[in-house]
Amino acid sequence: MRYNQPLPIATNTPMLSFVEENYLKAIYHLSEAGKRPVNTNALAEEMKTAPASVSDMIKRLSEKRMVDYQKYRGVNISEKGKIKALHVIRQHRIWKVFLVEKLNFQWDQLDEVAEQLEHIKSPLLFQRLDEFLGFPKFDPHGDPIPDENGQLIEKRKDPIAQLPVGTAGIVVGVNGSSASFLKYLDKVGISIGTRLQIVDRMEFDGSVDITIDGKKTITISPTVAENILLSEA
Amino acid sequence: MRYNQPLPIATNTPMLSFVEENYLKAIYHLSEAGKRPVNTNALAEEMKTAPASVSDMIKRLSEKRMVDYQKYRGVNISEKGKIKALHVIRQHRIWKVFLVEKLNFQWDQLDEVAEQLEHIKSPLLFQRLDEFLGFPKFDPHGDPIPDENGQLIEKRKDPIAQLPVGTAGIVVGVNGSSASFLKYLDKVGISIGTRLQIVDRMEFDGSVDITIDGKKTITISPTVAENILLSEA
DNA sequence: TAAAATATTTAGATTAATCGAAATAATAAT
DNA sequence: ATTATTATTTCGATTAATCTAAATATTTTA
Ligand SMILES: [Mn+2]
Ligand SMILES: [Mn+2]
Ligand SMILES: [Mn+2]
Ligand SMILES: [Mn+2]
Repeated sequence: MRYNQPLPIATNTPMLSFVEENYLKAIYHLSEAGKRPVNTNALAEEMKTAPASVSDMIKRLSEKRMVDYQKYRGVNISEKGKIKALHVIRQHRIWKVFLVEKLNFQWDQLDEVAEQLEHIKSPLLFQRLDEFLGFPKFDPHGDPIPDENGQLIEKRKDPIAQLPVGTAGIVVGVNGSSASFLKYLDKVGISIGTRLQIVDRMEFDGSVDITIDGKKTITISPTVAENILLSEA
Repeated sequence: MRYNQPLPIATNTPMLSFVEENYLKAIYHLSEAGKRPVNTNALAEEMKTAPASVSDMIKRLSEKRMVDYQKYRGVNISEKGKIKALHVIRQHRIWKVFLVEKLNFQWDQLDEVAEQLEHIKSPLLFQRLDEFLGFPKFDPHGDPIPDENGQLIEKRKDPIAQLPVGTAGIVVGVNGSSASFLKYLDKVGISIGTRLQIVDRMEFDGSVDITIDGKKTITISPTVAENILLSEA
């Protein structure tokens, strides 16, 4: 029985520690998927560590070819690093689906647990979990779940407020997550996956009539329309 | 967003690292629930580390009052340590139930993943998971799951070979877990939870006739009878 | 373009977890 | 009761991850 921490698993991508995985994920996000370099201080703030610690860690990740780095120039995620980051992000989002759909977690309780679960090393576990959840494509916040190869099906998601009358779509997320807003959504019967159609828009204030799942039609305020995200289904 | 490892949670029992949790669990098991002291070398073998590392770790656990320790005298788990160990064991076994019941894991794939999952820090997660699984009392190997307070409902489990003719019971586990044995059980339709009745025993070799779920009756070899564990239902 | 401000890296420590080798204690054998 | 064997601990190192303070580089501003 192997009790201790670092289980060697795959070796094409070297095994990373939890901490390294967290850094990579942060670099991926702060760089907007690798589009721009990330500053030491920005990373330090995101990771809540001292800039000196970030310098050390960046060197380590650079030796492992997870990032490209020239000092004082900021850090860029590498291809290998991106794949690894997307793996962790995939696992993070799959767990979130599980926590919400199966364990009825509130949206604000998700991250603390998903931050831990995302680091479990077991390809089999994630295959099975994915299957158990019906191969979800989006997490409960409407963020897309990368596939096993790190492919992101970036489906656009737009607030109702910005879509023309007549548009139908699936709710894939919300902006913000105040308890009262979520309670409201719950009350009117809207959740992730709900199909909505925009049937009218009041010009004078921007409030919108929507049909929920083809059944009932309600009017939502411009604020609500701004905060419900639809994907063009 | 808190990315990094040691999340401070409850503080009556101090937060332990994964490694410390694994040591405590090993001490608990090797001491047979605290009945006898555990030798340094035995622990080193169980943990697959050098005895020198064990000496170090024992001192650490002793400072945290998780064990009682006098050098050269072996280590005894403390009350606090026992509670902590039972928490980890609870979480380990709950995850195993999940992996088997929900994700269709094979028995031999369980430990590697459960060894990781057992260290997730989130009381809410385990409450919900427990509920989701219907508050199971035994794990897939038939081992009892301690409750939140560390109480173990020790139900006896006996091999078929040691039970009298006429006894009925639930399969709560098996001894060993060779792939071929598990395949055999699968073939004849026996798994955890299956109800068996002992209908006859051949005196000359100890093979046994059993009725499976009140449906079909088969004959099992003395070896098989030795390795299927029943609980008096 | 030189000084000031800001960003980043280096230097030097610390803590957890590990190891091998050497020292020491406990136990078993003669 | 010595001696030999075995078990355990101590010693001194190593690696990952962190920190503070000091040094250095870059960028901004005057
Ligand atoms: Mn350094
Ligand atoms: Mn994380
Ligand atoms: Mn030491
Ligand atoms: Mn473990």
